[in-house]
Amino acid sequence: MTTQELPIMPKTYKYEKVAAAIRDFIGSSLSPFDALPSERELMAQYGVSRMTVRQAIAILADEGLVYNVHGSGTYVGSSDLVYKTPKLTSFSEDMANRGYKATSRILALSREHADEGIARSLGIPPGSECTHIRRLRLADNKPMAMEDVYLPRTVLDIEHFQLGESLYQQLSAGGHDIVRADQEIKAITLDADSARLLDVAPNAAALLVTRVGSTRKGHLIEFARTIYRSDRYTFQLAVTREPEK
Amino acid sequence: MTTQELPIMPKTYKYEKVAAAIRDFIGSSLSPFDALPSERELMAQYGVSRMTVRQAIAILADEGLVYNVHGSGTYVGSSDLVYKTPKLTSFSEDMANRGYKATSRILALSREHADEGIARSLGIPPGSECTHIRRLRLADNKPMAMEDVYLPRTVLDIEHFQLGESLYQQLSAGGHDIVRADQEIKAITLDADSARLLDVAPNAAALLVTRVGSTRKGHLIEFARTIYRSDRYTFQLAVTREPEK
DNA sequence: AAGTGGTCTAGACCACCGC
DNA sequence: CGGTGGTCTAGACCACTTC
Repeated sequence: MTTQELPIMPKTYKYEKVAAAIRDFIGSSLSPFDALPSERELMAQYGVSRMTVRQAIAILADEGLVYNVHGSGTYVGSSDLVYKTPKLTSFSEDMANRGYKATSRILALSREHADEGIARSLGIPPGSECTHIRRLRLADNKPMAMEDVYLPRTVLDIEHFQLGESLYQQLSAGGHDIVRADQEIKAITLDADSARLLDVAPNAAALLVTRVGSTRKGHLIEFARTIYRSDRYTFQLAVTREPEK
Repeated sequence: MTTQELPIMPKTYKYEKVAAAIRDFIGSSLSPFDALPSERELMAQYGVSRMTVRQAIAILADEGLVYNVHGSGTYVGSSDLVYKTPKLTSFSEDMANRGYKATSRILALSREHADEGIARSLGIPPGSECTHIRRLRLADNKPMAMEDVYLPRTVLDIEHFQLGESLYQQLSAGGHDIVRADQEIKAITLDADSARLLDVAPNAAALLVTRVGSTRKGHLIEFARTIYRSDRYTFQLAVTREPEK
């Protein structure tokens, strides 16, 4: 018997189907600023309850495809910008979204003791054993970023690390799903070594992204520092105003 | 008769009260990883329906205070990191959050014709008349950022701009509420002029944030470029993994 | 099997917009 | 004023976790 790779249907809910149907309807029949049918009409149209309609619309509103106006209606949003909230993605996914093909070169792989900063970030005692992975990240075979990742040895030991496979997939397989991360973005000036590795002029500016990844339960299991070439990489995000309280 | 400044109660809904009550309960009686009472229990406890409880919990989950596990329960999140999704805020608010007192110095205020890039970003014809505001942003009386803002003249004319007041408030008063913005963050090397203005060494690295602000309906009405001192300013955001489809 | 959160229904009333 | 989205109820069943 072979182990199948998730051949089963992932189960789609009504509100997902309704959201998809509305999305299609908008794409085929509506333009920006056009009003959608009212929620009551959509109920009848798709044969579902109002809450299901609202759940579907909430998905589309979250994407920025539509927007609600309280006493007035739901309207198609301006399609100029797809509303992108940044998501936690692997380097490969990120590059694919940007139209690049991602590859990596491992520069170092070692077992180390956590220094003060890493220990504090991960909430572990200083000196704890960690797995350290340093990789050069390439996009279309040209340097894009340099990344240092530190993981508690208890989470992933150096001996179990598979060079070819995605780190996040390996963590997931080990029961350590990283579902969220806190990032700090700053601008730095590259030192000579980093500049050479990234194939840019020394003293060039670069983006330094420091990331602490955590599990669903809030366990901090990944500390990463990634230096991106500023001539090839920019960080994009959409922000919204906090509704008035 | 004097015009009152919103003296009226903003109306609080049940789910807000329940959310506040649960938040207090967590603060006073629970620790990270502790389970909350089940939704059924909370219904009885606060005398509301299940949907209201769920709406309240959704707020707290959005803040990162709690997290849900499907067949298991709702738990208090690890409090190490307050879960901060970046919100669209004014410079003053942003600085206040960081513990600084914000001030500004207007460096230039003029009526200009939109160049190619600005016109494309705002979706207006090149050459359209724009109001241009250049400000030096100070935190605790020391330079923090330099900002250029461009607005279509139809949105805000230079003659109506009040120097002392918040730009966003003025726009809001004119019926042009900016409720969301798309930002691009990159690292740059400062030129001599900017470095002098920001009081840092020439060729220092800095964060360049380009922002396009839009109204609820998707009208693009603000183009801004802000250069932040990298030694004083970092950008923080939390990201989550896209749920599996 | 029991208990949890996730989905869904069929209603009701409230707050807001536009005429 | 009628129509809209926003809140809320009192149920039901489904999917999942835990034992």
